Order: sequence, then structure tokens, then C-alpha cells
Amino acid sequence: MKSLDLAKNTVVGILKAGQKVEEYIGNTLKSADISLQQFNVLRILRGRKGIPANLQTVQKRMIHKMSNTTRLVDKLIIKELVVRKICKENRRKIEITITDKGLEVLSRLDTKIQETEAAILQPLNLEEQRTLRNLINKITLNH
Amino acid sequence: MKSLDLAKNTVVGILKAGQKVEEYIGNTLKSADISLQQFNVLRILRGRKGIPANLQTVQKRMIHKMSNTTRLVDKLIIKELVVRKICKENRRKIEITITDKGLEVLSRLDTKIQETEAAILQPLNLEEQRTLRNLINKITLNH
DNA sequence: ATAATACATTTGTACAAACAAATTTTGTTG
DNA sequence: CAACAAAATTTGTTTGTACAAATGTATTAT
Repeated sequence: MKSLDLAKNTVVGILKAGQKVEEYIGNTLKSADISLQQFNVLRILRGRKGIPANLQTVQKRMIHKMSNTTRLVDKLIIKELVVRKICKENRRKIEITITDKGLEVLSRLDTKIQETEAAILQPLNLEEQRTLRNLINKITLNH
Repeated sequence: MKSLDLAKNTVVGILKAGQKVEEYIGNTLKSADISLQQFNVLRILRGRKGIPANLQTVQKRMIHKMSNTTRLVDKLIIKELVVRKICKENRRKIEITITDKGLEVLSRLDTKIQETEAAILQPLNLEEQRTLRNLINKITLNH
């Protein structure tokens, strides 16, 4: 009976921790008026260093897999943080690139986000953070 | 620079793990046609063993703190899984109690949920699960 | 008692997510 | 090459969430 509680408590703990992270990071992002998902898309695009990404690529790397990446990108376009072009080789595909303005927004957020991450993990020392990251990664391996 | 990546990877890992849990448990709950949040409210109410809970109490213990617990409870009432009464001592308060039908739905789900939890944590042995739970709890202490 | 304040919940509204069906372009097969 | 199937994205619709304002009830001070 104890081991069942362990699993339940662990899973509920993961949910709560996830909520805490969403809340903290979400609050930090409010100053830039972007959502957590939009922020993650921007970071994915920045990581590509100029190489455009199509919607599928973005969708696969997104934390929250949702079906309407289109509309999420729409929001970013309205804010002029990304641009969307039709791929010449395959006109079904869409190429998305982060703009200079998008890069600026990200770099302005970087420090704040680091501080938020530090605040979230503040109860853990580096050794514990490494352990946590490793255990979490085992769970999310094939996700 | 390495320690910054550690924090970032850990935080992103927590988000991904949270998403995975929501996805897995959410799928399991589809058979009962209830959402994860509704499920958690039902479990909170079951834990009170007949003693009614008012909205505030429920809200405080909810994993996803949202403002409209009212409408969430509405859904559960429509499904006849809980009942709502006005508190006699303080008519501002609402007393919510899980029904027999609600308890049945929960008990029918218990095994499935345990299996889902086991599936999520399957990459970890018991010792690792304990470590993970403890580290996660440190983060979510004052949440 | 009366007005003012705080408390507990509800409602309105605008915004975002989930899921399925539709659209557009490409690839394949007889 | 016509017809059909698959790929990539978009759109429609329904449902869920967030935030603020409103409602109804209790408490306090004057």
C-alpha cells in the first residue's frame, strides 16, 4: 500500500511542480506580454540561428503539444516577433523565422527568466538539481 | 555557464514531465468523461469522508488554482457526482459533498489511475521514485 | 439600527486550447 | 494523366481558463 502512495505522491508532486513553474515563468513573461508557449516557440526559433523552421519542427519540440500552432504563430506575427514564408521547395510547408525584434525581446527576458528559474530551484543545491534533472529526464525520455 | 543550463534544463524538464502526466492521466480519465481538474476535486472531496467542503477549501487544495471553481463544480453537479448546499451557519459559504455516484466513478478509476501512474514512473525504481518525490516536494513546499 | 467594510461565491467577457473537418499542395498508382 | 491517397497547414466549433466586476451575505464601527 505504501508503494502505491509513493507513486501517487510522486505524480501529484510532478503536477504541482509543473504548475508552479508555469505560474512563475508566466508571471515573468507578463512584462513582455507573451505566453509561456509563445516564449518557448521563440526560443526554439532562436536556437536555429537564422535557419527557418517549419510548423512541424516547431510543433515537435514544443513542450505543450497542441494542434493549432498556426494560431500561436499568428499571435507572434502580429507582435512582429516572427515572420512566416511559404517554402519554395514544398509549398505545403511554412517557414518561420524569428525577427530581430523577437531576438531583442528574448534577450531582454533572459536574465529575468534565469532569476525566476533560480527562485524556483532555490530550495535545491546544485547536486540535488542535477539529481532531479536526471530523474525527470528518465521519465520524459520518449515523450 | 554550465550551472545556468542546469537550472534551465531542470525547469524545462519539470514542465515536460508535468505535460506528460497531464496527457497520460487525462487520457485515462476520458473513459469516465471527466477532466483532470474535476478528478482532483472529486479526490479532495472523497478524502473528507463525508464532511462537506466549501469552495475555498477545495480551491486551496487544487493543483491548478483557477478562479472559477464555481463552474468546475457546476460540471460535476450536472454529472451528479457532487451536490452543493448552502451552509446554514454562514449562508455565504457553499458546502460541496461527493455523491455515491461520484464515489463509484472514483473507485472504478482507481486501478486505471494506478496503472497510469506506474506507466509514467516505470523508468524509475522505488529508490529513485522516493528521491524524485523528495526533491519535488522541496520545490513545491510553499506553493 | 445604518453605513461601511470585508468575505465567499458567482457571473461576464475576452482569450486560449482541444478536436475534428476542411483546404491546399504533393506524391503515387493503375 | 486521371484518380486517389498522403502531407502540411488552416479553419470551425466547442469547451476551458483568466481576470475583473458584480452579487449576496456577514461583520464591525459609529
